[in-house]
Formats: sequence, C-alpha cells, structure tokens
Amino acid sequence: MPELPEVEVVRLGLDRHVVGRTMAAVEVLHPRAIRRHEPGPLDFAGRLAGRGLVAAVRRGKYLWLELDGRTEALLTHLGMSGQMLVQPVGTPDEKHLRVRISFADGGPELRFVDQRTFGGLAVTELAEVDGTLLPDPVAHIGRDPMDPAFDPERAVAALRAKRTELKRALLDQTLVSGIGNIYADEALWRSRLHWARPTAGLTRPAARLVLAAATEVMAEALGAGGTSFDSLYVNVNGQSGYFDRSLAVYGKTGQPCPRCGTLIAREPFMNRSSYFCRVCQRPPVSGQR
DNA sequence: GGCGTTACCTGGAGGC
DNA sequence: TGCCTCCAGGTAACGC
Repeated sequence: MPELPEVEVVRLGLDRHVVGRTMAAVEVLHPRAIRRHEPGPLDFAGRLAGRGLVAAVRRGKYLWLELDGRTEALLTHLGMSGQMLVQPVGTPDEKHLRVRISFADGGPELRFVDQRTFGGLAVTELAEVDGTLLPDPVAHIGRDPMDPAFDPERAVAALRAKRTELKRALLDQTLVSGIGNIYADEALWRSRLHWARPTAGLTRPAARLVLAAATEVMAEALGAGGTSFDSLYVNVNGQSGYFDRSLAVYGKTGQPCPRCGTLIAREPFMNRSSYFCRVCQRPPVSGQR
C-alpha cells in the first residue's frame, strides 16, 4: 500500500523519467480514474496535451507534476493500489490500465494503473500556501516529516491538542501527512504506545517519541525502496520494495514480538486492523484494551 | 468545529 | 468447481 516512502520512490522515478518532457496525447481508459477532475475526460486530456512537465513534487501521499507556466499541475493520489509506470511504447496494456500519457519525443509513455481505483488523477490550479506552491486539493494537508520545513514541535502540539485515539490522530493527514496504517502501527510499536491511547493527556515526550518513530520508520522504508506485500505496489519501473521484511508488527498476527516474544495481536480499527504487542504496548486503563 | 462512521472499489483467500 | 463472504485501506462526505 503506497504511503509516504512508496510515493517518494515514485516521485524520484517521475523526476528522472518524465520531468523535462512534453506530453503529446492523453488517453483516459476508465473515467473513475479522473473522477476528481470535474470537467471530465475530454477537458482533462485537452488541458495536458502539448504541455511540458517541469517538476515532480510530493506532500504526504499526494504527488504532482508541475506544468509549464507553474500555474497548474497534474495531481496524483495512488490510493491503495495505484501505480505510475514508465513503459516503452508498444508494451502490452496492463489489465488495470486507467490512463495513458504519450510524449512528443516518442519515448516511453507514462501509465496510471490502478486495480481498486481508489487513486486518481486531476489537473488542478497551483496556489501559494504558507510559502509553498500547492495544488488546491492539497492545501489542507499538513507537511510531512521529510519536508525540510517540517516543524516537529508544531506537530507535537497539534497531536496533543486532539481529543481522540493516538492512531486516529497519526492517520489524520492535516496534522502530519504521509503516515498510513502500516507505518502508524510500526511507529506505535517502536514507541511502546497502544493505538487506542487518548491523545488527551499524552505527554510531550511521548508525542515526540511516536512522531520521531514514524519519521524513522518511514526513512528506513524509503532507503529500502518502500514496502510491498504483493504486486500492487511498484516503482515506475515495475519493481517492488523490500521493506516488508523489516516490519515488526504489521500483518504479523500470531508471530512473536521481535522485542519480547509475545504473540502479535490484531484488533479491528476504523474498518481495518491494528497490529500490536499486548505486553510492549499496554492498553489505556479506561479503554480496557 | 471537531470527531466518528461509512461508502467507494476490486480481486485474492478461504470456507462450504 | 462455483459461489459466497471477508479483507485490504486512503479519502471525502455525512451525521451527530
């Protein structure tokens, strides 16, 4: 599942393979893939054809390609299963190919492939927010820990100001962006905090600890090329990352905790799952978890 | 306004 | 073999 490290790997690939090139034609094979581009497929294709790509930028899990003139961008969110692939012209279409972008130089084309269609593309306006040029739909997203302007103490304060469960706050992209279910569970395990711990009453050191752990685990994952459990997550060349070999708790139900040996537990959380160690990560007293 | 819940979507895995 | 159900989960819309 693409979270911050996986999206950054894709951004690096786009920066290398498509920035500096001019789009020639855009083919939308599934309208849902551009559902956030309200004027529809014809407008989407028309606004991209003939335009140059000048930069590949990311905030959290959002990724965009700035268009020449720097007033618009091709915005992407990979959702759960989205891939941005750079493929030689003539390569057989992927089963779930949604959008194809060909280039004026006749070189490799850019393909948006998405099995579950939670992801999508849109052409959006760019506007300056807090000194940074952002697509409109990204304006409310907080800075991520890889952002040079990320302010850890501001994030600590925002986390402690919430009145909810700790994991729910970690997944809130308006506080700190880029953290998804996998890295939230790993960060909580590293900081020995239970996912249901209330943010109210969370000490400043504890908040610093869990945010530092999230930053650390995502940096390690980036170094490993991202996390992959199946063929759904790949970089622009179609290669999977291998950070999943380093995960301590995510998806490890029934396996021993790498720290104490207790079997890893799984509990339902927000229509998904939380993986944790019942001994290392003591549940909050009032929650009886 | 803040928080919690739900819909969206597809395909693999497992049970019967 | 075929059918059914469950599960994966990021985001936005909705209700309280």
